[in-house]
Amino acid sequence: MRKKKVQTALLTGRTAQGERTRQAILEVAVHVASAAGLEGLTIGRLAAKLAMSKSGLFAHFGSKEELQLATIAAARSIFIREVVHPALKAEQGLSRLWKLCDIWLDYVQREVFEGGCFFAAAAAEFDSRPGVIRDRIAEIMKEWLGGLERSIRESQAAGQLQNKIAPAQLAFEINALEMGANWSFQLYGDPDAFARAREAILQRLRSLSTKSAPTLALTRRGKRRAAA
Amino acid sequence: MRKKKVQTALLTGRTAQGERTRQAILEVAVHVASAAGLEGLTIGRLAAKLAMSKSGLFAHFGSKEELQLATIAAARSIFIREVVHPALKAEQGLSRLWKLCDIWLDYVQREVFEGGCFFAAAAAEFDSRPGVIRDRIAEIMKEWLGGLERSIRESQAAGQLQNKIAPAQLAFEINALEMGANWSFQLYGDPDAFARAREAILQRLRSLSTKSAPTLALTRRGKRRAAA
DNA sequence: GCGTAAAACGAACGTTCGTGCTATAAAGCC
DNA sequence: GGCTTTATAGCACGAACGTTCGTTTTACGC
Repeated sequence: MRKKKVQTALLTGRTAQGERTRQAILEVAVHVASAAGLEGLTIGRLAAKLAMSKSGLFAHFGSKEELQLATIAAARSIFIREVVHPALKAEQGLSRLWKLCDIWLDYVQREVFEGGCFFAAAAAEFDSRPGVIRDRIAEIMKEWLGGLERSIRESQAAGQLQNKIAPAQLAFEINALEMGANWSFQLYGDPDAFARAREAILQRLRSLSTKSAPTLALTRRGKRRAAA
Repeated sequence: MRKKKVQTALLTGRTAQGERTRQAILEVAVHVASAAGLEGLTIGRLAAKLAMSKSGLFAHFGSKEELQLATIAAARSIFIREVVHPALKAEQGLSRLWKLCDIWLDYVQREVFEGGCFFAAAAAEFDSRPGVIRDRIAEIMKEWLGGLERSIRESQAAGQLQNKIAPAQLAFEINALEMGANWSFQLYGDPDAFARAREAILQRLRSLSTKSAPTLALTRRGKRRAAA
């Protein structure tokens, strides 16, 4: 039962070079996984796509599961950078809530990930497979739903949104419409899906807003794309 | 280039016994596929679960793709039996439209398929993989969306639903909310998801119905489950 | 109940999967 | 510049995949 000799990058400190390679791997992994799934993300194919050896790539993670977890973490960072942070620039309340929805749809349409929403794909893939991966995905999706809920509560606290709607209920509806657009776009390549989701969400938000609510409207983004 | 001797069930006529086995295989396949995915549906595991040999099972289909297509066809039959036919018992118009939604949610909640809606799972799995499988899934989903649309148009023609809403738009919204409930139930096991979807759909339908529309309400089904 | 055709089997094929070893090349510190 | 640590490669493994083959068992029409 002797300790094994420390040999891989994984078990030791990291070097600038090692970290660079790792990032390069994850950048590709994230796109492959969003399209082919976290299971379809095979080490061999990933290595080939990066022109490196299986074992060399493997050493950075130590196991497939660790690679998957690292890929999920990388995808989460991208999501935060591309969706969450931009939306936080809108002022708290209904404006921000709408911006969260609007930018999310744009994030799918812009194909930030090749296979649409990374987490929608991963959730569908792992929802029947208990384990660390599934738990992590569920956690991240809860973060997102929680963020929506908070923004809804803030809108209510600001007197811009009626109190009769339960935040969890509205968050569910918004999320469902967003995922519906993602689903429709992935399966049919139908870009109208985004306009439909925007229309549905806008209609719902307007029907629930108060007289002191800001005016919600399609952004340049939404309109330009709807016109196409 | 002589013709091979005819040897497999696939290439020859079928016997009662062969057909029975085939059905038994598909009955299991449909559940495995809904949970593990159409790719996770491996011939070896399926054979083990049925206590038969890989080759014996394989001979019924001739290829994995054929097995997948047969599984999809079997799932479609079950869906029609469990959702479409029951809903057609309601009278045409808004009642039927609501019943379509209600029964669909029930079909997921009753776990007609182990992994939730078979087609939602299959669509997510194959949406980035062009081929026969993907095409067939897309076709079947179009059937369903088309059915919703038709029911919406019938409701409008009967003067029960306002004309200002485009049928495709409402069908999109309903489908999204349903899939959202399925998604939430699969990932979190949260049974409240169904109540939320019912509430959202009911709210939407009521907001769009005319004075001559029938009263829509939660059925025994919906209420009992919401109370739990 | 016999003869034939269908159904099921067991073993093996070539791949690809994830994962170990061991050796070499590169990087980073003193 | 030499030494240690890290990064990558090469090779092999056992398992599982879909598929094929030849054989054996079972079902069914006459």
